[in-house]
Amino acid sequence: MKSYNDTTYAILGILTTECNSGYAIKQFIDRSLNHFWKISYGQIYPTLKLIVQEGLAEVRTSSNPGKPDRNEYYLTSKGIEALKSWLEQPIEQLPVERNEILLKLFFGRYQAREKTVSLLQDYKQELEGRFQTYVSIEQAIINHQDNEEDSMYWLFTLDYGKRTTKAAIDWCEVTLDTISMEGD
Amino acid sequence: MKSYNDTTYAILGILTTECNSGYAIKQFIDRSLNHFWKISYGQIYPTLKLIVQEGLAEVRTSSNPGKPDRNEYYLTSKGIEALKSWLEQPIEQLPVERNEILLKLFFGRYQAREKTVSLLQDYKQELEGRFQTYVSIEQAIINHQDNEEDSMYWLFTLDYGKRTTKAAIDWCEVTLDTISMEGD
DNA sequence: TCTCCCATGTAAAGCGTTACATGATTAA
DNA sequence: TTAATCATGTAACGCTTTACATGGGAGA
Repeated sequence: MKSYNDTTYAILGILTTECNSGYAIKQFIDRSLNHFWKISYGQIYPTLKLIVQEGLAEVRTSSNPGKPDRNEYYLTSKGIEALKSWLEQPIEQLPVERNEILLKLFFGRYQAREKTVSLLQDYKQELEGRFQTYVSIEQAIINHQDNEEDSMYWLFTLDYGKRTTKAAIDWCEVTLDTISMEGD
Repeated sequence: MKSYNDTTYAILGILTTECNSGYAIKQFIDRSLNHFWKISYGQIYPTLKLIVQEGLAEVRTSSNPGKPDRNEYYLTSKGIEALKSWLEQPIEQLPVERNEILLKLFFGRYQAREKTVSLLQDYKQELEGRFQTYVSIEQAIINHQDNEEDSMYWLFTLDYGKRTTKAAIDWCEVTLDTISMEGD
């Protein structure tokens, strides 16, 4: 079976939900999987075109009074098969997650101690904000359980975000302490 | 001051160490900062060319008997200033870390439970391997403290890797447990 | 002899973001 | 009237990987 990039599979996956237009897909991403995957319109529309070309979905244009026309996409059986076969493939290798903070910290000796400290403090604050975002999304999912079947999996991804973010926050604290002690 | 991409600053940073050729830079990256930043030759050589063009480094060709010629790069004061000014700039925004596992898990309801389980088990195993790699590098740094000034910062980055990886491993365990219980 | 290490580089292709272009409706 | 929301799309640019090209020396 022909293979595509992950972004294409992400869109195929979203097309299994009620989101079936480019615009709706973008909204879904920004609300639900923005914490581990984001896609811009510059990718969405060309990818939808590709998906139709490849016979993975069919497009129908719907007109709503008072609203612009929208192109609605519906997965074909071939599209569902493509999604399922991708889901089953094991991950080949853990990707390297680029981290600009670590890159700067790595060369920390070329910087005044207090600059490094404020770098880490800023980072910690950003992480705390991110953690709160995760908590909010989690609550939103728990509160209205429209889609019970999906919600367990969605909560798993949020738990991942919370745990790794928490670990990073802890690391900030420990590192800040260590730097301060060394400085004395 | 003119600004460049992070890869350029990473190379400027490495040029502060004894690594001063394209080949040596690549080795350094693969050994030392591969866990949060990687660069291919396809980037290194063109970037070195740019760095010289911009007057951030000077190049000298050295001939060693029995070895191919190597181009050695030395930072100019302008290069050091560029590095330092980049170090001081605060991070603008936390980037979204793409995670293929989470993307697959998000659409987990379209997959048999046992497939999801083995996906997570594979992932956990990869994470454990990664954790061990971090421990090994950490030991190597602690054992030969050639560069005491740098080593503290290098250990910080490894600690980050260990903590976040540990958090991800814990998450795998909890998630695997939850899935098994739900299945009964 | 063959493989590994040293060493430098280029070209093509893929992926992704950003900025731009268009235009209707609705609510403040 | 002004901003926000709905809605689709393209073009240019930037970053990165991969594959390719070259070639000498050392050790098994």
